[in-house]
Amino acid sequence: MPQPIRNELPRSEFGHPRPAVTVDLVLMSIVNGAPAILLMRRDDDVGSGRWALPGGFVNIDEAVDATAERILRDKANMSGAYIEQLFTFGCVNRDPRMRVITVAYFGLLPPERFARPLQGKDDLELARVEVPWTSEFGGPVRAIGLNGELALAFDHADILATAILRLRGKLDYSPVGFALLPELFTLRQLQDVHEAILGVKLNKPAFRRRMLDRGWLEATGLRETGSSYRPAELFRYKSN
Amino acid sequence: MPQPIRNELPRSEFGHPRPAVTVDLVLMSIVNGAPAILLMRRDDDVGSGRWALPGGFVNIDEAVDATAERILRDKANMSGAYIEQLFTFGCVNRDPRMRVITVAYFGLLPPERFARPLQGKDDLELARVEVPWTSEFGGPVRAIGLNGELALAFDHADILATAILRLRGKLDYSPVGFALLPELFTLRQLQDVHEAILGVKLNKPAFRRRMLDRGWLEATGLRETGSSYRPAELFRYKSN
DNA sequence: TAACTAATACGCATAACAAATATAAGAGTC
DNA sequence: GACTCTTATATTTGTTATGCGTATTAGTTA
Repeated sequence: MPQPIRNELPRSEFGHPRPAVTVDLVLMSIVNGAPAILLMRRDDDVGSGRWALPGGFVNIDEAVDATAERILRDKANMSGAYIEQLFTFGCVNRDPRMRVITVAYFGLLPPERFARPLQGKDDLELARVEVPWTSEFGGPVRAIGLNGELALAFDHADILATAILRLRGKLDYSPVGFALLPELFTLRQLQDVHEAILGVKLNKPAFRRRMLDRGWLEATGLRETGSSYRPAELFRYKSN
Repeated sequence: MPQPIRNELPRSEFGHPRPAVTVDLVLMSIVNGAPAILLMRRDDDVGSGRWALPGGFVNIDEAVDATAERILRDKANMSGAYIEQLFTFGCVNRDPRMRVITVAYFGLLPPERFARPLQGKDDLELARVEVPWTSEFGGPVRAIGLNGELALAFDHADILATAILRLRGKLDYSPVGFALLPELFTLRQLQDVHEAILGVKLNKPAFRRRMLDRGWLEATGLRETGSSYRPAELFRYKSN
């Protein structure tokens, strides 16, 4: 591992100890009509038995955005997620071992992309997020795994709540929601995603009109198959 | 200066050199109908003659939010600003001297609060920000001082553009605009603030109605004085 | 009275909500 | 295979609410 800048570090490196900088990734999807996130079990000295967001240190020669990409690839075994910086958590006692400032990112993927990376890994779990509030101010959230609630490490519950808040705020005026769907999807699927994130039921014709008027949807002419009722039309996300 | 955690730093401290972490502050106001920010002239080895946002290193025992408060107090000689985290800039070559990750904050104050802190300090200037775009994607901005354009150090032009974008986005649905006004203000003053930030003219009755419907305004019954026309009513910001 | 700006009233366009209707497919029955 | 039932998509319609722009009125100074 090269350390090209190490020798040129100014006096402040030794006069002032530096906080460690990490990236934590809120890797989200919609599963069974509810938001879900990827958690890793910690079996180290500190958060033993607790569950944490995938994360890691920022290397000296690595952009923070690149750290987020690396964690997605190496820790979560995934790729191609929509990734966006969320917030930087800089309290003093976040981690009892040392001073750590973490730059939180959130990443969005359609649920079917989680199946393979989780296969055979019992230290990874896609936990349902229970959001008991609808306000714009947030509050604590709970992560529910296959065997009940998962205790979250550090301030990761706060990070999670911040991610939900941000997503709710952006959903209606930005196309982030499409990152949670496969390439082809029906309007009902899109509405399900919105309802799962917002935690409220939406009016169908109004939702349909709003989405079509945004200019984000491209009709494919194709229809869904296998349903025992009138098949819905398949759409594709069209940037611009 | 105490270094309580220094001796307990894990092996990674020596195996992996850490980036430095700073806070940069976009201290904003509205002056003569245009956004303005506080800039400091750099006379060090690097950005000599260039102008930079007030900023500084995050101490090892100091929350990042607290660093922002300290910079407001010690570098900008101000207090009581509305401060909010903006974005973290983590590219590798932001600063040619060393690897620096900066957490940018923006702070808002009414313009009259800048007069005293700037008195007699010729290394501080309240520069007008020229924003040549109206889109939601941004682009370069220019800082205009008393003697023409001020060359900005590092990536501070990007930070500035990000601040403008964020402010534009939040202005209509959050009460941030009130932080740019004195305690008592007229609806015209409030509209001027919005128009300056958004860079567009707004319809007066519609703006008035929107603001009153938000429930943010408390009518005082007082009137402005000194005007040679019908005096406008003075309002106060009412949270909730 | 003139000039100026604050504040309000009116009319129009747009969008949301709710209910009702038409549409397309599969499943079951005879 | 023809018919009906079921289900959810897709569309239509009418009502209500929201929001914007223009026009008008109100209030103060000179």
